[in-house]
Amino acid sequence: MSRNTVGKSKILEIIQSSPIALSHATIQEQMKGTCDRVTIYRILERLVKENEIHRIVNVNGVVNFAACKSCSHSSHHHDHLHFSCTTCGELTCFEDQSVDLKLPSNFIIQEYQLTVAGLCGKCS
Amino acid sequence: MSRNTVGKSKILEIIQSSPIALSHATIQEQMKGTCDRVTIYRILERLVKENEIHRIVNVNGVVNFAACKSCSHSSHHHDHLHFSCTTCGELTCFEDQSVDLKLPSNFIIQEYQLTVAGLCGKCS
DNA sequence: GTTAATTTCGCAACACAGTTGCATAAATAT
DNA sequence: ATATTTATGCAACTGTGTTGCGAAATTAAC
Repeated sequence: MSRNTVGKSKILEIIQSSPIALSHATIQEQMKGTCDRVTIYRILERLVKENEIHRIVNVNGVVNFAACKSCSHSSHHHDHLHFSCTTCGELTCFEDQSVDLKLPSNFIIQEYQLTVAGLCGKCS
Repeated sequence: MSRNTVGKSKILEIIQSSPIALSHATIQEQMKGTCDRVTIYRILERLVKENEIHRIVNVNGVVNFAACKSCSHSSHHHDHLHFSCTTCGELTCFEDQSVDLKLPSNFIIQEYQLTVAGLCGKCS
């Protein structure tokens, strides 16, 4: 079983108290040297596996993490939309926006990555 | 103005004759040492700017390139869906699948990145 | 409570995608 | 034919993410 360490709790708290998705680099900054770079990667990996957070690939290719709000631990649906601001870089989740897709029946969907980039409310 | 060089023509041809989107690494392979790594990056950049191809960030964070089929040189709409196969790695464009999004009015959309990952028709 | 088994951590080193600077080469304009 | 502009190749670098391994910390067993 996965253990609850100081680093893990702190990282989860940082992500949960953030209104936007955070990158590894940003989290590392907020950890202020408490944790090793690699440890942060591994903790994030664990938190994803335990369904505490979900990973979103930003339009710049960098992975961001956000807390799973509307997901219970059993049912996960990360098919919602993300908005990435090209000015301030903030990645926002629109958990109410789910998209219905009509793919050929032999295509099996495992993971969603629905992101739109542009200017967010603050920057427009 | 941008020039039409041997490398540029060859790369455009590789992308246009491919049914799936290609990464820099794959294109470099197909160029068989004709072109420097960096030159390929720069040619791809030029082709994107000239609206010959468009870039899609795959779920693994790697940028892929596909020819602009249904886009004229004046009107671009890259709001269509992409499917990334987790087994064979192929990135397919669904140019007929456009998604309607309902964002707050103060959000200005500049770029789309709508990708779904899973098993493609061949791998399912 | 002490010891053994697991898990996590930190460090070093690595892999890979992508970028920048600069001198040279090639293509276009004069 | 020469000057100007653009493109290329090479080297070096940045940033994100990964792997291996010994040490430290945590949990389980005795």
